[in-house]
Amino acid sequence: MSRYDATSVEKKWQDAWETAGTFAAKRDVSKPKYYVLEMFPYPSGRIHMGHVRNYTMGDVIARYKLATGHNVLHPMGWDAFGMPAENAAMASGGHPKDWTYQNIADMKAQMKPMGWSLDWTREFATCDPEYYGQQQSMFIDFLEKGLVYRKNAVVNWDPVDMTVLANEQVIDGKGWRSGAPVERRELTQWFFKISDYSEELLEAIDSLDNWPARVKLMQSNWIGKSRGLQFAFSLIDGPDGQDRIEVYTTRPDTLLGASFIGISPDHPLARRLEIENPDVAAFNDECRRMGTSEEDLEKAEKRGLDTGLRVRHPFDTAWELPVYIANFILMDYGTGAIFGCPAHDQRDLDFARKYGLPVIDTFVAAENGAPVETEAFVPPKTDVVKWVRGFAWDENATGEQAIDAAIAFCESKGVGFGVTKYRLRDWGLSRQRYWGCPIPVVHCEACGVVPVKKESLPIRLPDDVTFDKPGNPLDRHPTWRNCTCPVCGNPALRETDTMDTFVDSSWYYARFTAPDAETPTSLPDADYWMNVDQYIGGIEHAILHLLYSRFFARAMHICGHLPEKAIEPFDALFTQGMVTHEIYVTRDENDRPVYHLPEHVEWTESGARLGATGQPVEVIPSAKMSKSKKNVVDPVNIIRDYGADTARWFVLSDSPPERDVEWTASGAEAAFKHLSRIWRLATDIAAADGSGQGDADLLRAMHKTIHDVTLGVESFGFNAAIAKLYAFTNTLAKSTAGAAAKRQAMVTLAQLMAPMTPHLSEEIWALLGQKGLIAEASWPAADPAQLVEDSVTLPIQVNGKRRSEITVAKDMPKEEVEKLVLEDDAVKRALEQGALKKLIVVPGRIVNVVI
RNA sequence: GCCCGAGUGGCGGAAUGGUAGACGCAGGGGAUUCAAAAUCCCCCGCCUUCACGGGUGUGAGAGUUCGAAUCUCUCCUCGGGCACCA
Repeated sequence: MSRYDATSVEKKWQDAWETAGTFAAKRDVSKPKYYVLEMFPYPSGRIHMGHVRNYTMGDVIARYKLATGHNVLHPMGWDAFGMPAENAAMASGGHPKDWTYQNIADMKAQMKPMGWSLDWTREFATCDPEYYGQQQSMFIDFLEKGLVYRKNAVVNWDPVDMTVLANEQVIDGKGWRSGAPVERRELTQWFFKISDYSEELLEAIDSLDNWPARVKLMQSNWIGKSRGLQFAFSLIDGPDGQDRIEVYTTRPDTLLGASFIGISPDHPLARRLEIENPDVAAFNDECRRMGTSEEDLEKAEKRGLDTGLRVRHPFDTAWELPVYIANFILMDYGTGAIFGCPAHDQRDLDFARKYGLPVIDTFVAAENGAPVETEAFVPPKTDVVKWVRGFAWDENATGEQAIDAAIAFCESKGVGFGVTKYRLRDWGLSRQRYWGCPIPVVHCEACGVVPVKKESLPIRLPDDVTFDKPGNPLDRHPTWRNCTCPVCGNPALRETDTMDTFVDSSWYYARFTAPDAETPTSLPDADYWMNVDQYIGGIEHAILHLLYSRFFARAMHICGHLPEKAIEPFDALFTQGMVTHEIYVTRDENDRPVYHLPEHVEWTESGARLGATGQPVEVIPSAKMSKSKKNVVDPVNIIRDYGADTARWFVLSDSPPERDVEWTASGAEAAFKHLSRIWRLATDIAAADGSGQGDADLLRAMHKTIHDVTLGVESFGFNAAIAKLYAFTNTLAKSTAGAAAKRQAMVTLAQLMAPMTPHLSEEIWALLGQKGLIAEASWPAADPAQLVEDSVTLPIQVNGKRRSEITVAKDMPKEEVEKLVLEDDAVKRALEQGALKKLIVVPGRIVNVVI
């Protein structure tokens, strides 16, 4: 018996596929096309189990589609711009470009042995000038179409390092390197007008039939359409004659429960007041020291400052309300000002209690309604409530009815107007960093902000930069920054902001259809290959990446780079669960966390310790594997010890694909043993001859397995499909059938396993004398006649509890089943305890005797 | 804080209104072996029973149903996202 040597076998078949060009995609209108895409990786330098899981799932689909007669496109590339490359350059010298391309080479070398059916001829990295030059070209197109503009926006500013920080780099309000308290600073930045498409992006969600419902729900909520009332409070004695504060509210029905006005610290009025009021200036300063993320604002203690200003209530001009500056109000949403109704909003209630403001009920529960004390009364808008301070509707009405009536009433009185607003904000794409796609504009004193000419693209990143000083090296680059104006030819300054890396990943799927085109896309290729038939990636991209891609595809269509059918670029989406792992952490002298790789941690009787120093390690429960937390596991070791097929089989078998999987070492050994067993079984069968008993049973089981596995693969039930393959392997191993039947069963088993364990399957295919490559063979078909069972076992329940069972012909009429059931001993015994109330027979399923 | 998910034996999980625990891991027993490894066979939720069987059981609590892991509501725990991590 020959031993299965994964390393040499796998290399052999990978070479065979490459020689045959099995996975190089070419346009071919004679076959249905199938574009399968997994989210491309960031080139960290090492592949991890998350990649293995993601790309193996896509590979199963790609190989299955190839076997079912499709022309498959299955490309791979690199999401190669981003902060880690600059961080590496700062930490250890070197250049982001060298670091990135070296990582790509390293990672590709780790990916190749996995045997994924990728078309490497289409590979590109987003940091290739050929790619980002086309992106710059599209930026100029977008500019012409009015899809890009500039406005002020706040960033996290590290006053010691004099640099802009990402949210991730702000830890407890302090810069991650300097430890200095972070400030909010306003900069002029570039934005995509995604908000113009709020309604369209929202409506089109309905057409995404093959997207997970939860992703669609998350996107809907993110876009956040709301109907409300916009109106103004008149301001008493405002500065510079300012006489009104514009407010947007989704609950105009609670207008008579207002007790204060809140404005954002960034509101123009707040900014005006801080000029001469030191208290306001101090308070605003403090607010500006908070992080810029919504999470930071929402989690922070709700605080406010009474400006001393008062406004009049629109329905009662004698009623004056105080104006507070409040730290939880976003300038970016609505008008940057709200009215607070403490009785019906918990945040407003907390605020009112803290500052001694009145709590005015506008409605109470329809039955036993009591005034609000410590908890705001916030029933669903569809509940009928009893109105105690309503206007323009009945005493008993739902929130929805009251809101509609309030808007109509206010409009009729000339107090504001109904408006629809969206939570979705424009996409800020400016980054004050080097390692990104340069924004192709120049700043000219005479001509203003002007795009560069397309013939001078790509605007390449200069190579001669250093990272010994914080901040953006482009800002201080002597020759790169200075240029001439493309309009007037006078000296001008290049834009030094680069693009958000989400821009890079918002159109790579389109570029894969023609990676060498002289324009961003080639329409005949885009038309043939688009849309992506199956997109696969992590749930963590449910909102931003996918929403930005949907917007970008529309913008590309407007500029003629994609056909109209591609404005929703992903026909089907599958969000795989993440691979998680425990996190190991110690603290440095400043009590900041220091993370450690699992391979550096040892388990002793007294707990987890660092292998090198014996220092105790705090173990944090499993979370998403991430480079920054170092809770990553290296699949290269599994490939080395067991081979790629084992790694592939293992990541597919252990968990349902949409769910998180915690990485464990034990499964790998089991997968390897099973594949070895199949190889032994195949060699035994190859050597056997003669006839036996039970051929029909074996073939029946085989057809059932074809059916189940096909269904499993098509519905992303990979773990369930693998369980069926285990079961069929057991059946085959125990079968006493003749050699011919066993060979047929073994060949079929190899084919059904081929999308998952392609190398082993090729080896078995060849061993059993099949012609050509299994990768190019047609998927086996289940014979429907073999799937029909002639008899069925029905469980018999008594009052919902299983008590017995009967085996009957599949098509036995209900009446006969009932007769048999009543003769059953367990049923007879039960009937002695009480009279028969009901007899439920679900044909082919179950019988329930109700007593 | 807000939005979205998930929770089933010792462990990963199966079952999407119809026999809860398929399949795998770990564990126990046996065969083979001088012995071991490897391999093969059997057992395996918990309580109770010599056994047959009975009771109980899908994070907690309620509800709908002849029947609920599955549907509804409330709560708890864990995870993802929150616009400059990718």
